[in-house]
Amino acid sequence: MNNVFDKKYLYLIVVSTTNVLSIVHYRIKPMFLSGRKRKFMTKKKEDRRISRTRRLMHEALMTLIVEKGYETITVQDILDRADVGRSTFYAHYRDKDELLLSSFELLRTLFEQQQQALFDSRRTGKEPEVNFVLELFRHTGQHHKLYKAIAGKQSGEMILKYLHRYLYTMLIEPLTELNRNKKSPPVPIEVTTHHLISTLLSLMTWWLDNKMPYSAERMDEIFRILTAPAIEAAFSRKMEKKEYESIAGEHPTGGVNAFYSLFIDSVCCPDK
Amino acid sequence: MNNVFDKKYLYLIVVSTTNVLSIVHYRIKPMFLSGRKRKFMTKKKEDRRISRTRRLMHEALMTLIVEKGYETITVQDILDRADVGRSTFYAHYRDKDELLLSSFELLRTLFEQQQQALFDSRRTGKEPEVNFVLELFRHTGQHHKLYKAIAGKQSGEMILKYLHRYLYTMLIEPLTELNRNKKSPPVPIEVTTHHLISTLLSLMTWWLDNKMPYSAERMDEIFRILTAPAIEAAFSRKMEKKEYESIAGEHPTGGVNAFYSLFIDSVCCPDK
DNA sequence: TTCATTAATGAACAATGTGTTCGATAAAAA
DNA sequence: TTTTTATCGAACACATTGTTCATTAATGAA
Repeated sequence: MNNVFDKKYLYLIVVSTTNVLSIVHYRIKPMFLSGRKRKFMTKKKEDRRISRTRRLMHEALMTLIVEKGYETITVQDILDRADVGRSTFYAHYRDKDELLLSSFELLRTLFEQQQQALFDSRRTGKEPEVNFVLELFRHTGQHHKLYKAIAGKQSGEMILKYLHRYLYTMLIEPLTELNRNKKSPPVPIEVTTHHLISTLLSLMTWWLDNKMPYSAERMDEIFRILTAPAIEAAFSRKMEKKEYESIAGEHPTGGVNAFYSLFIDSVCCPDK
Repeated sequence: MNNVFDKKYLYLIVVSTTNVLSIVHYRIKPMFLSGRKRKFMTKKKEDRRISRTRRLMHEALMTLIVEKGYETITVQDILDRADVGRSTFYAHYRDKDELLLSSFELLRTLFEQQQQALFDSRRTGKEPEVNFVLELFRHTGQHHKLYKAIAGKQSGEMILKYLHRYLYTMLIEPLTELNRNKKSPPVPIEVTTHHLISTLLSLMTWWLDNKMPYSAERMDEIFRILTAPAIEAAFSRKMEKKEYESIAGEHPTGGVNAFYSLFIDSVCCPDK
């Protein structure tokens, strides 16, 4: 704590041979900070001002996304809405994208915690039945304004990519695991995984961009019809409907709707 | 022709009560031009300078896309490469995007002509067998540099959307037609069409982004395995392989590789 | 409460990019 | 040749980004 190299500010004392000329309070540029601290300081509580500022900017971004779409938002918009100084913004995030990703990182952490809790609870209680695709469509329908803003036509490529990557890393491992003891599938597992996620996201954006002409239940059904063969391909055999459902509802995908729940309900939904 | 309202320039004669003070050669702003002309002037040959300038800018854009990706290109880059004045650029296109789309519009016209020729030739000769998906993958593989630049990870969302829209309008009509006399399919035909195209494009980008680990033939096979059920769904019944192929190779999709041929070979390929 | 440390402020600044304007010049078409 | 049109190019206004730094205020630890 008293290590000089952990300080973020220092005093420069300017002297001549006879006098102290001045004392300057100087902020050390972040690039010169060691940075090792972060690992050991997870438990140290954050400065109130920091969390307050970050929360304000986060909220501002979310409401602005709904209002005018991510792409057209300028940093200045965020500053005005959050009522935060320009230099403050850049003290926290390199740019607009980093702010957005930071929000998602936050949510990911929350989601993983929730998922862990769910996973733990299964060991004692009975298995919860969750059809995550259906729940995802339902939730999207209920909060289509925000979803459309972040995943619709004119915005959100970045978020879609992020989601894609995220779902991929979540799915690839268990799917590979399930496939381990079987003969090599007709379609490589990575391709199947990629395809499943692409299909889900493309159905979702189609739905949003076309004013949601079908119910969430119907969309879920459509998803099943269109992807059943991909899943067959992944597992080298036909699957009974029940079996498919058990996979779709299983860990770790089962909690993805929880991810969206967190995103929508507790963090940023302005039309509620 | 002698209609004053067709002129693009006019002379302003500035006078006082006693003198002619000056004569100004004034260019009428495009927004005030009637614009009706275009329809009737398709046959009128274009000013050499116009086609030359457009060609230069078009070529500049294409080589730059390969070099550094669409997103990072500035208008100035294009001007430098094409050796064209700034105001000239804006006299032709509103912005960078419009230039890009204009290239595609141009290609679409060429493609449609070629398609028409192909269609006509069928009436007399025998049916050509074309598997457009396979040809597409092959061509992509051969010219992956350009394809990756325009459709890969870090760029080309816009082009993918354009391609999507384009393929959609090409496919939706014949697919609907094929479905007319059958009972209503389990999946709406618009959704199926959208899904087929999404799958093709997402497989394509995956392939490009992952250094093309499989052969074009394999990718074509994968595409079939993954989408066979979607096509089943569209036609409410199982399809024999032969039947599927005949649809995939049929008008109007059969010529899509020609579209890519034109794009790659005759217009813009710098690494050839 | 005190005080060392740290965060926020805000105005100024450089840098980059966009799209427009207009007089002058050159090229094309009639 | 004459009329019409396209190009040039430099200047301009404007928007946006990201940085800098002296000043002020908040925070938390002792």
